[in-house]
Amino acid sequence: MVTIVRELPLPPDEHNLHEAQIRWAREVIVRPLDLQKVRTIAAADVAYESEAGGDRAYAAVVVTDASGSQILDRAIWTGIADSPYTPGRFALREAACLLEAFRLLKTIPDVVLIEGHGRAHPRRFGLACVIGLSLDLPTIGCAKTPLYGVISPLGNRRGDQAEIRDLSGEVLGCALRTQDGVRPVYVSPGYGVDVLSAAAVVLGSCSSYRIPDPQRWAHQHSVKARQKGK
DNA sequence: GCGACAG
DNA sequence: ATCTTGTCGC
Repeated sequence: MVTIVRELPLPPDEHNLHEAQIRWAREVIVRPLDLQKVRTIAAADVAYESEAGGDRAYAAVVVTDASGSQILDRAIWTGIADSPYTPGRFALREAACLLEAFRLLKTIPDVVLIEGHGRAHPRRFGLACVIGLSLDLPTIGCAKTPLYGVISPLGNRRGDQAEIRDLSGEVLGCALRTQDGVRPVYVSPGYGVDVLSAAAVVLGSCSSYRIPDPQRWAHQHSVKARQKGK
């Protein structure tokens, strides 16, 4: 059992927002997603380059088929990330860049995979929630390391899941083994999905790597964009 | 003072 | 995230 509970400190003016977000999250974020109707999956990632007055950001979004194997659409946006990265405030740095990239897309995906957490966040409101609310699309947070919560014991076979709960026992997401004997990823609803749907989408788009194929595509595109920009 | 800290 | 080569293994 892994327990990671970090109540990240907040400036006074953010506390009211905190309560509102938690209340809203319980009512709106979590709902099942009709997997039969998922025909396309989007994923987004940003690569950075140090620069004075903010980092240059290369935001990439790809849209794939339901299996994650075929790229159907893509978009690259280059600009400046003015906020530094701070744990718990990842969205402050990355959300604006990602949304610009989504704006360039010619396709509207059925569901979106986001690098980072959704509800499994100290304020139940990670980057995946911000993106989902902004786009009004179902979003899933899929992170490579845990940030917040109590994680149940996890089996070591592909498809095994372990709930991530907060201290009151509420389920926020799950650790998901995407390949036999490989470190899990940490899945949590961003907006308009529940934990089970989210895990199903993630597992279904992992061909033979730990990370879902769409997220791998997005990462590769953002890095290549940075190479060209140099 | 020291460690922890999505990407 | 980013800085970075080769190398051990399936």
